[in-house]
Parts: sequence; C-alpha cells; structure tokens
Amino acid sequence: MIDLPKTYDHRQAQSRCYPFWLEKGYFHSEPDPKRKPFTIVIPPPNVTGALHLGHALNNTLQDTLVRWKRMQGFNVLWMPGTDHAGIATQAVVEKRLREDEQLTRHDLGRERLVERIWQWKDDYNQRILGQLQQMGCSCDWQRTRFTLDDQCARAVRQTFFRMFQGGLIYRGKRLVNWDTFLQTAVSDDELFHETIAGKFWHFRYPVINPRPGEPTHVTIATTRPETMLGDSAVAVHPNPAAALDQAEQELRVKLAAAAAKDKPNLQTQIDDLAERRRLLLPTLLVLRAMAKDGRQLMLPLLNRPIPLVADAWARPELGSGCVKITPAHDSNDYEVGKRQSLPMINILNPDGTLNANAGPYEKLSVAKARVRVVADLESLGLLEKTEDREIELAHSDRSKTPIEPYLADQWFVKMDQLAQSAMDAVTDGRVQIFPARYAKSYLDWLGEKRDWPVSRQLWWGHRIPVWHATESTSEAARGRVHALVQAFPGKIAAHPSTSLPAPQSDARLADLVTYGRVALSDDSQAIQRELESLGYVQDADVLDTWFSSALWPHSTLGWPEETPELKYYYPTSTLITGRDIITLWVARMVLTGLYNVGVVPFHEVFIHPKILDGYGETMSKSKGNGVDPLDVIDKFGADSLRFGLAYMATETQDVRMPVEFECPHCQTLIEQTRKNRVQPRVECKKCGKAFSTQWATRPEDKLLPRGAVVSERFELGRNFCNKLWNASRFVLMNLEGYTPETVQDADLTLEDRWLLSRLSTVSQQVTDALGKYLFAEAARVLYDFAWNEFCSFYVEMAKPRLQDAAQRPTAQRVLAHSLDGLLRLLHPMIPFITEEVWQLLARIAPERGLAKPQAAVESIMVASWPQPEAPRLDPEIEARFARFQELIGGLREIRSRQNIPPRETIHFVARCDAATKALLAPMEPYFASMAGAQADGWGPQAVFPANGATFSGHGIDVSVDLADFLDIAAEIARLSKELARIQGAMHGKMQQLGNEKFMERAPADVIAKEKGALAQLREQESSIQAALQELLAKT
RNA sequence: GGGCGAUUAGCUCAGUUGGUUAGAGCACUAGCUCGACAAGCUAGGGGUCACAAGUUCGAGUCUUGUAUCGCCCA
Repeated sequence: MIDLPKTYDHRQAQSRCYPFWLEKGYFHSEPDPKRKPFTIVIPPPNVTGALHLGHALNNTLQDTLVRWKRMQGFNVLWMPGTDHAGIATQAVVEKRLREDEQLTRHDLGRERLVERIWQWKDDYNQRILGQLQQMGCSCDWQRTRFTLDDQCARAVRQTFFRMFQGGLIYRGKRLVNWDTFLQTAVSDDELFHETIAGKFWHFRYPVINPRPGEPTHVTIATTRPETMLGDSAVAVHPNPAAALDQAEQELRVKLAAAAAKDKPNLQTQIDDLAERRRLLLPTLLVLRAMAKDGRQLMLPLLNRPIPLVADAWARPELGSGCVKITPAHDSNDYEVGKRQSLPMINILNPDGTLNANAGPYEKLSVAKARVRVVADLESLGLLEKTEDREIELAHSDRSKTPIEPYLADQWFVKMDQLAQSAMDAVTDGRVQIFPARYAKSYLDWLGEKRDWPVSRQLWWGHRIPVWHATESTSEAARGRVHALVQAFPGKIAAHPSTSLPAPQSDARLADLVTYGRVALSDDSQAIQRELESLGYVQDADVLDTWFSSALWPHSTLGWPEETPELKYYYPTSTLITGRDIITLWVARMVLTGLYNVGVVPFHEVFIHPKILDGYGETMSKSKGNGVDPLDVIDKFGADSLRFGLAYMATETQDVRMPVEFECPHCQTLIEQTRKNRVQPRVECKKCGKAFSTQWATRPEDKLLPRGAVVSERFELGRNFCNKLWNASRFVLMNLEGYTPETVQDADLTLEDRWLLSRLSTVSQQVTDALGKYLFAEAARVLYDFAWNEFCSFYVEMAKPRLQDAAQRPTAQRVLAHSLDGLLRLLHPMIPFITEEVWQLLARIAPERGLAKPQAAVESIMVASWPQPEAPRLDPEIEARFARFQELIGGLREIRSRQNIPPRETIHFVARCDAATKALLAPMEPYFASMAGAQADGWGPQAVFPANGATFSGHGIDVSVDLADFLDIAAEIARLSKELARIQGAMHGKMQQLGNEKFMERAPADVIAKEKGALAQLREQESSIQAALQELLAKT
C-alpha cells in the first residue's frame, strides 16, 4: 500500500522532477532529418531585472506548447536566452553607481563601466534562468544565448556590414528625444507623457523696417520660451482665409452631429472664428504678403534677423495665427525647417545646458535660461501676456527627466524595402498572427516605413562597426583604405554613396577624400588593427538593442554560418509574445529574417494578454504592484502558477489580477491598495505585526520579515492540483492486486463507457484548443473533466466496484488507463504533479491500456499525446448517463431541502417506462452510495408513497418517501418555486410557438426542438401540480 | 486626434456560426469529517448581460451611437 500525504507537496515534486528531466536530456534537441522539428525561440528577457508575472505567463504558454508538441512526437527545440537591453541596463547600473558610490560613468570610463554592467548581467542572467527553471520551462539550456555574446555579435556585425555595403544604412542629422540626464537619445517607445502645470507665454517680435499699413510686431506664443534663442523663422499660413473656412466647416459638421449639451460650446467656437476672421484675417493677409516678399523680423535678445515664411503649419484659427519656428528643438518645426530650407540652430549641449548659439545665455540650464529669457523680454516690453496651461511633457522612461528634442548625428536603416517585405509576409500568409486583429497594428506601423534610428549614445551594447578618419588621418592613409576596400570586399566596405565620383573635380581624389568612413565585417581583425594604426577610430555609439534582438531567430541558430541547426530548425514554428512589442520586435525579426536568410523567421505568432493589477494598471516594480513568480511558486507551487496563468490566457487583450500582500507572520492576505503598495512597511490587520516591502530602506524596516506579494487568483490552480493529487492518491491506493489485461468492451459498465467517451471527447477538445492557442479553453475543459466528471462521478462510482472481487479488476484497469490519459492531457500545463503521479503509477501499474496493455515510458514528458479514439465516442451513452446524473441530483436536492441527516437512507419510487427502468435500475448501488437513497419500486405502475416529495426528469417522475421527516412547508415552497420556473418557461415557449412569424421563418429543427421542450415542460408541470395539491390537502 | 480592446453575479472571468428563462471559480448562506481530497463534499441565494436606438420570428451575441476604463500610435 502506497502511503501518500493528503496534500500535494509541490516543493518535493519540483525538486525531484526537474533534475530528473535534465539528467535524462529531454530538453536537448539535435537536428535529425528523419524527424519533424518544432522550434520556438524565447523572447529573450532583459537582464535589467528579475522576471515578473508577465514573463511567467509568456513562458508558461511557451512551455505548454513545447511540451505538447514533444509529446506529439516532434523534435522540439526551445531556444533560451537573454537580452542585454542597452539603455535600460546601463541606466540601472549607472543609478546604482551614483547612489552607492556617488560616481558617474565618466568617473569610471567606458571599459570599467562595461565591466560593471557585465557583472550585473551575470547576476541577473543567472537569476532569470533560475526563475525559468523553477517554473518548469523545458528549454534547451545547452544552447542558451545572450544578445551580446560572440555568436550574436557575429550576426550583428555581419548584418550591419551587409546593410552598410548595400546602402541601407546612412548617417544623418535627426531630431531625437534627448535624455539630458543619461545623455543619450531615447526612442519614442522609451518615453512617457505626463501632464504638468505650465505656462503659455506670448511674445512680440519686431518687424524690420515696417512699411505703412504693416504691423510693427508679430505675436507668437510658446510654452518653452528659451527655445526662441534657436528660432530661425516665424511662419504664417499661406492661405489663411481658406484655412479658417475649413476650420469652420469642420466645426459645423461636428455641431450637426453633437449632443444637445455640447452644442453651445461648439457654437461659441464658431462665433469666435467669425470674430477672428473679422479682426485677424486682414493682418494675416498682410503678413502672408510680407512673407512672400521675403521680409524679416528681428529676433529679440540675440538681435538676429529671421525670415517670415508662409507655411501651413501656422494655424490661423489658433493664437495670433503666427508660430515661431525652432527646427533644431521641435519635431513639427523641424519639418517646417526642412520644407523652408531654414537653418537648424542647436542651442543645447548634450548635458542640457545652453551652448554658444544662445549667446549671453550660454552655460545656463534650460530652466534658468527660461526665467532669464522671460524676464529680459518683459523688460524690453515684448512680453504681451502669460497664460496658465496644462502641458503634455515627454519624459524619459529611464531617467524620469524631461526630454529635450535635440538635433544629433544618428545612424539610420532605410526601411522602405525592408518594411514592405515584412508587410508582404503577413499579407500573403507566410506569417500568421493570432489573434488576427493584431495583424492590423503590425501592418499599420510598418506601412509608415519610417527609417529606423539605430545608434544609441551608450556604452553597453554592440558598438557600431564603423571606423572614421580623424583630422590627423593623412591623404596617404585614405589611399590605403581605398586599396583595402578594393582588395577585401567581404571584410571592409565603404558606403556606396561615398564612392560616387565627385562631379566637379578629379574622381580619384574625390574617392580618397570621401573614404572617411568604412564598416568592417566580423572577420576583419587585421584590417581593424591596420585602420587604427592609420588614425581611424571606431564610432563611439552602440546599436539599438532591438537591432540584435531582431536577428534572434537566426543568430541563435548560428547565422551567418550555414550551421546544421540553421538548416534544420529555421524557420522556427511559433513565436509567443506580448502585444507591446509587435512593432519593436516582431516586425523587425520578420524583416531581418527575410533580409539575411531570405525566409520568414516563424510561421505563426501568438499574442497573449497582458496582466494588469486589480485597478487595471500595468504591473511594474516602480509602482510596487509587481508580483515575483517565485513568491507564487513558493506559496502555491509552479503547477498552480502555470495552471492559473493558462486559465486566464483568453483572447482578450488584458487580464486583471488583484494583488495581495501575504503577512509573513500569520499568512493572512492583505489587499494591496494604491496607498499601501508604496509603503516600506505594512501592518497586518489580523495579527497586528508589521512586515517589510520592496521599499524598505531604513534598517529598522529591513529587519522585518518580507511580505510576499501574491494573488489569490492562483488558488484555483492550487486547489485543482490538490484535487488531482487526491484523486490520484485514491487510484493508487486502490490498485492493490492490479493486473494488466485486455478489457473487452462487453466487460465495460455504463460509467466505464461514459468516461471513455468523455475522455475521447476531451482529448479532441484539448488538442483543438492548443492548436488554436486557446490555452484558457484547454485549461477549462480539463478542469471540468477532471473535477466534475472523473472525480465527482467516475471515482465515486468506482468505490463500490472496488469492494467487489468480480468487478474490481475491470474497475482498476479503467481507472489506471483513464488516470494515465488524464495525466498526459494535463502534463503540458502542470508538468510537475503529472510527472510525480506518473512515476507513482508506474510502481504499481507499470503496464496500462485497455485493448492492449503496454509498458509506460519512464517519464510522462516523453509519453505520447492521447489520440481521440473515435470508437469510444458515444453520444448515446453520454445521454443516458446524463439521465442518471439528473436523478442523483434530484435525490440530493430533496435531501438537502428536507434537512435529512446524512446518515439516514431515503426511499424512493420511480415512475417511468420500461426502457428507463432498464437503464436506471441497475444503478441502484450508486443511488445508495452517492445519494443515500434506496429504490423501492421502478416502472410504469410504481405506486407513490402517501407522504412523498416529488420531482420529475426526462421521462421519469420520482417520489421520495418522507413519512418520517416530511417538512411540508419546505416541500411546498420548493415545489412552488419549481412550478413558477416551469410555468415561466412554458409561457415563453407558448408565446414563441404562437408567433406566426416564428413558425413561418424559423428553421424546422428549431421549431421541433421548441415543441419537444414545451411537451416536456407540460409533463413536469402536471406532476408538480399533482404533488402540490396532495401536500396542500395535508395542511 | 487615429487605431485596438473591454464593460456579463460582490470579485475575477467563460459564453463557438444569433435559437431552451445566461455559466464557472472565489466570496456568501445552510448542512456535512463516510477510508481520495476541509485547498474537500452536498445543496442554495445572487445577474435589466454599461446605456440608447436599430436589424431579426428571436439579440449577451449583429449594426450604429453614447458613456466609462485600458492599451498602442501620433
């Protein structure tokens, strides 16, 4: 007899199974042309920090898929690894450096800072991989990669080199989001916007030599006064009258459609426009004429003449109708600057102070310059007015400081053709995105075909493999480089545009002069040394992190080498990721895959939901609402975590997860609120003792035990695992004397055939669901089957059979077989407990199966996936079993309503036809064991007892003899309620069937169904009425 | 401003191509330690499916609009 604990011990199972799998090498895959591959590359987690629940969801789904495919017989590779996450990781290490040692990166220098970051990477990499292992992820750890390792670096160098050589990479000045604190450009995706209280200043710029009838000043308005130092024009609309007409037209359209309460406001706006046309338009027309005439204004403070230009960016319906143009510090103005060929005047230093272009304001910070500029303009009498205004200000996600738009030299990748190729791959179905709606954001984003800025002013990352000449580079050195480019075309490349012959002078000389920038491929060490000896230096910038992650599916498989892995596993099968990186990552993987390998990187992409907290907010460390999967694993077990996550992976775009602190003293769960989630210590409501949170910094707080952050949404998974454990425990305890032998169909009971039919159906449903990435559907189907069918019915019905020597062997064989099947179906989602039970089952029932018992394999990981068995599918059996369930339910309800003590046996009589009797009478032992009921009579002539509580089902009326304990009032109440329900339903049906249109237009089968249902209801109604009358007669 | 999504029981969510008077888990109520399981068993209460129009014999489901919330993009 196996002695097992009553509660599933997840710690023990996890610590035993994972090493076992590793030791057996089940996670490892080698190319094998005889087998079909199934490949997934992990979305490499950032080494910036530990994994959170979002990662747990992402990786649970991948592992579920991978384990399922492995059981289906595929040669499965799950490629693991991590991402260096350039700016994010450098930012956290710099922050740490500043806080702990009061040092900046410049104090350390490039090399030592990068060393520090590698240390950080090593720590977190290990922690992250450990977390994945704790979750049970079956990655091929022998192949673990890092986006900054040598293999990935080779791919990055080679890609950059080919793009450079092919003219896809160019250098240009662009307005970037400048983080003055970290002193780097950050991408649009690394910004967040915050509304702050700001001001809107109106200034007057004098017109130079105004003629009669012309204004002497032009009024402009700005929220950033100091940028006026970089103004290079003031714009007026080229056709202000038409623009006003259009604005009015739009307002009128809105007014016509608006709700009554919004109408007055819109009408006011229209009236304002009319006023504006009357008062302002004449001036704007004059200004437009002046702009066309090339007239100038005097930029105050710096006394620099700037032109008045006509450009549609100026909106005559707003403000003065004129707008200042600062091309180097505003993205809209930048576009105007390009259109109007204006000078781009950069007034900022990289550290956010003003530069020499700001004249007397040089060296001031933006904030100080702002105050001075306003004061100086005011003293000149040029400040017209100041308004309060709310401003949407972009901040850097990394440093949390305001972003300054800034003109800087950057490297770009041309996107027109690359983006088109990636769009085509989705449009023509080579890449399919699930759920399909996400294809839209993918296509919309790529459709803009905006060039990709790939340089970052950072030290942590793939350094841009471009070397450029310096002032000290001699003409002879350039000549030598020219020769190298000719001699080693695969190792060193000049940009195609630089080798175009210069039109006006000696072509040879022009070549030499322009050989100022060359890119090197990876196998060019000797050339690099020579270049550097010639006075060339490498570009200081590094590449955007996404540049290396974009190559992930092929770089991890060995590209640019033609490795066996690349040949066998590429393209990969599926990518599973979150929607926030569809554009940043998924789209770029597709285009680089096509560019480098010529084939899409994966056939299918599944986008899973995002986990939000109970308030619908994104989880994050900085908010304090993040959950560490290890806390959940510790409390509930990895299987519970996984099952809970799979259960919520529906097709919606986010799921909510209310978060609680767990008191480390008394295990009470304390709801996490916006308030307490940012406190360093929290007091338990129950035991009154305090515990620390992630915010604890003071020693007295840090000494307190830490309160884990968890969510009770994982209780579902834990309860389910425990239920499965105990059902398994029951089976194991009752397999004493088990012998594997063929079970003939004739030996199977109704419940055997029912269970086998259900098991077959469920196998099909789960297979279908997983194939469509409907993880939640698969989890729900399995939960219901395991709990409500296998446990609540089959196991209950096996109990009496196991006590009977004649029935015991068959019951044991079906139990062992069906538990075996259930475990297999559940294994991909909950691998530990299923392996644990599998091993236990192997001890007592090593050979299982009905038609032909076979030896079970040594691990469920390598067991075959259950095939639905068509001959077992039997809807007739399922329908018959449903009638048994109905009867059990009815008997139990009467017991409960009548408050009959559990030990008392109730007696009932069933009035039904012979066929129903034949079906249900043999189930008598189960009425006894499952409902404490004994049948005293069956059949058409059955006589109801005098004091009976009745109910009716499909083709059956039952009366429970309540002579001893009839609570007449309770019974009348129960029947009255039931009668009301039935009559309500009948009323609905009769109305529907009485509706001529319904009878005319509804399909025949629907009508037949409704008629059948009504007849059924009528029968029930009359038997209830009869029973009620009898009872009423007694009162 | 544009796009995507959500709104169903106190909470978290299911609800297939429109077709019985809408389901689950948790929470709640009542009763239960009988040899798998109290993280359990049995029964029960609880919903104007956000709101308003429309299409239809029939709408949680389809259409339009409104409100609120979330995410992405500008």
